Amino acid sequence: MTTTSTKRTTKNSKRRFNDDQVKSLETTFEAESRPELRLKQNLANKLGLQPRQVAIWFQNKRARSKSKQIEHEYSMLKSNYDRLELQFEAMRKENQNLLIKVQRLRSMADENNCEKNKKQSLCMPSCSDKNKNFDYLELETDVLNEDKTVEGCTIASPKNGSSFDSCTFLDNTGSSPQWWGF
DNA sequence: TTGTGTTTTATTGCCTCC
DNA sequence: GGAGGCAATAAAACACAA
Repeated sequence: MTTTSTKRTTKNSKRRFNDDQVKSLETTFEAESRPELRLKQNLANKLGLQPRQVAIWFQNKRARSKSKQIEHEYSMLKSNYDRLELQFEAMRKENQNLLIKVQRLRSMADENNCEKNKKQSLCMPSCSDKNKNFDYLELETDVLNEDKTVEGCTIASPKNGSSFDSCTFLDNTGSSPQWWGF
């Protein structure tokens, strides 16, 4: 085994650990990421390194490991977010289509009612007639037009504008910085 | 070969724990 | 107060395209 770190050829020279050293350090790290002093000293003796070097290697390794873990967690969260975003968009479109259907049915019913009233010499329906015939439609559209609050996020209905999401978490318009864009 | 980006080793300064 | 950990950073070593 070639020891690269114990002899310094020039001032502040830095040598990478050889494959055997790294392999041994990696193996130990897998078993114990924060080894106690005695283990680090034994490892240093075995590998021909200074205990300080071994300690620093574990410190750096923990930092690298943590950063990789964060990267992994980020990609998981991102894919979950993307999936939810697609689901949300599909539901939003479905909701829009249903609202359009409700509007059409309502218009048809209005026309139908008008025809009936024409036969009775009254083009405009009376309030009582209207209530009698369309209560169910109004109830349905009221339900659809209500603003929804889901986990603190207001889902605005079309009557209040075209935006369905007032929550910045779901804002993907590009006008606000993406939370993952670091 | 060289410029540039990435990885690895090492240092520094601060914080926490005993 | 000393030991050890962590974050930030420096700097050497390495990889690689042009």
